[in-house]
Amino acid sequence: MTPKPRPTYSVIAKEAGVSEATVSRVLNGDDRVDQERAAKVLEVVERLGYKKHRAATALASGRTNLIAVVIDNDLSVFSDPFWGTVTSGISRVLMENELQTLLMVTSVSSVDGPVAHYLNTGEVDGAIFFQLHKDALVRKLAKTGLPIVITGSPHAATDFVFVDTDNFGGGHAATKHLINRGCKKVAIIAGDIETVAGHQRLDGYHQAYRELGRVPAKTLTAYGDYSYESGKREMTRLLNEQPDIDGVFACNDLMALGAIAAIEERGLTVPGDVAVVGFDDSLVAQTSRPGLTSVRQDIVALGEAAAELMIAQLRNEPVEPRILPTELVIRESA
Amino acid sequence: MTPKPRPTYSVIAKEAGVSEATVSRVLNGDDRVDQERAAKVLEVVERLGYKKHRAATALASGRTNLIAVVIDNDLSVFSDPFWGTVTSGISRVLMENELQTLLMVTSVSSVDGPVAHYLNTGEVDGAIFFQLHKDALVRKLAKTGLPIVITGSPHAATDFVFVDTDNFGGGHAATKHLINRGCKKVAIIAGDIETVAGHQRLDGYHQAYRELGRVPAKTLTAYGDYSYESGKREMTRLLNEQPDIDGVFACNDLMALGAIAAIEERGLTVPGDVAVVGFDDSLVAQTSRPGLTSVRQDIVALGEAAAELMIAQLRNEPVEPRILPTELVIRESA
DNA sequence: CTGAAAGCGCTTACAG
DNA sequence: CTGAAAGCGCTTACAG
Repeated sequence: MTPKPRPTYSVIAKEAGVSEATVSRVLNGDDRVDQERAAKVLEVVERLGYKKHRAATALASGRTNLIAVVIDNDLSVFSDPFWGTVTSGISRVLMENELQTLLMVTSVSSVDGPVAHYLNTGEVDGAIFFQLHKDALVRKLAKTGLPIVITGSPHAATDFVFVDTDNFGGGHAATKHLINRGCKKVAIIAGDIETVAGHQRLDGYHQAYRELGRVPAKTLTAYGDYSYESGKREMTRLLNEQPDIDGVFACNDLMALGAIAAIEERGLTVPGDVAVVGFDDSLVAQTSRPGLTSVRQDIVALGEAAAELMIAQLRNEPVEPRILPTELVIRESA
Repeated sequence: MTPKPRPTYSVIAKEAGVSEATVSRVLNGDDRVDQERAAKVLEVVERLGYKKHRAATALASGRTNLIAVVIDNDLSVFSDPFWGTVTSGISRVLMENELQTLLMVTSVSSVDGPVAHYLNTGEVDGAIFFQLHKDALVRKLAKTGLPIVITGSPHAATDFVFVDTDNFGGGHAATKHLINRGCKKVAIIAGDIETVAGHQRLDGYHQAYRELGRVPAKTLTAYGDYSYESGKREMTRLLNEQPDIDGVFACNDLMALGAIAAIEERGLTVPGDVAVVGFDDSLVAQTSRPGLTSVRQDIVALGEAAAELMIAQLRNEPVEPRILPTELVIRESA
């Protein structure tokens, strides 16, 4: 009923007829070990199904093989599938590289909280953060030399390593698509402009207009909060004020569905009277009727990229921020 | 630029004028320490912001304070928000209890794979599994005495500790609701009957009929695979064969939406001609039109319960499986 | 290329 | 109630 005692170096060393130091060298890929003895050690290791004891290794080496994935409680962790999806991508890649994922769902706000302390003191080899409303903690950690990757673009210009979706390109493509299909007056329902992602999607919208030598009227920009209700509310308002709007780019799918509801309630049709494009290509985009044309981001790839950048840092390889491309998925709504 | 050196027992002991053994006792809540000396130690610990070194603690004590959350790669980890939501609930509760979450997204199929070995050798204090198509690995681990919690009911009658949603009750409530609103012929689009959850929802449907002293015709039971397409396909078939069906319980929201699409394509209305109830109360249920009446399960609570059962086991407290209640959320579709 | 030995930072009998 | 000491299972200069 008790766990079978696991073998240790002392056992391996004895069986292989070498010292524990040699076992250690073999297992750590130190090349100055005699081929034959190394082979013998590996044979024993294999036969006994030996795996290093994590705590002992960590204590002796100072490396933990643990990467923290820090998710802010304030984020919509509980409702938004995004975080879970990214995290599973991260975890899979880390595991493939003998690293493990320590998941921390907690408040990131305080610079001196338990998480701060925890990450600050060599308990993990690196930390991957989601988003960054307040980056004081991350700044502080970065100063200690802890390898860090941000998922989502950091606020200002920084030298943080980050991965993000090409929000600008996505916003641009969405708007361009509406213009190309003949829309004369394209509105946007922006999300939280305080976030980099929200801002970039709006910028993409502007850029698409700019390429036509035009500037969209300020009144064509509405501000929602990524909820269905806000999309519906803002679309209703937009149409009240400007009934000739014939296209709208909503900065996420939920707002897009809200917008469609508002449009149809008014007796107008989608895409006949008003074409609608969303962002995320989430499940709701695929199952709504009319099917929602939406900007797809590869969320799993985002997690994988984050893990890869972390691994590169641990290897002291040069790392560049990574912006992943989006893809416009065309359905019925535009 | 390097992490500031963290204090150790030796520092604390010196500052507090006691031995390291005493520091250890104080920090581990050993009550046979002089009040004043204990207070002094705690003061120093507080002042220095001291936290125990995880690896050292683990190596010396044999306890890791790490709980593995094992998610099978085969599961729809990447598309289904369910797992991420449960996991964040687990993680939060564990953190509040000084435990940490080691996330393992991997293949659980092999009894001898790396995960098996890993969990088998004292690297974690416990493991929380999701679902259980093949429970050979879990059985083996349980034999070693590793505390285990299953999220989702295990296949057969076992003594595994598990938490699950009341799938039977949910299926019963959904069907009952359809009957109560006057439906004469209620069909069911079941999900994967191989899973306990799928089977229980179907059982709940039967029970609701049984309470009326009736037995639903076999032909009223269709089998989908939880996808939108399967819901649409099966609903179309059901209506072809039995045009007088006036109610349907789809065992998840996606199939329910598919069913609605099939019904409307036929020129019928929801709920006028056919009332529809789904299961999950997911985002798509809230944003679809007509709004989908659906059985809500509290997914965060599921994670929290799993964590609580794990903690109880670690404390050697008696634990009972936990079945969480569902709630029927009524919208337009039924 | 190899081994003996010290050390990583805790915990825990043991003796008092 | 308290401390000295051994030990957890590895890694890593150091000396050869």
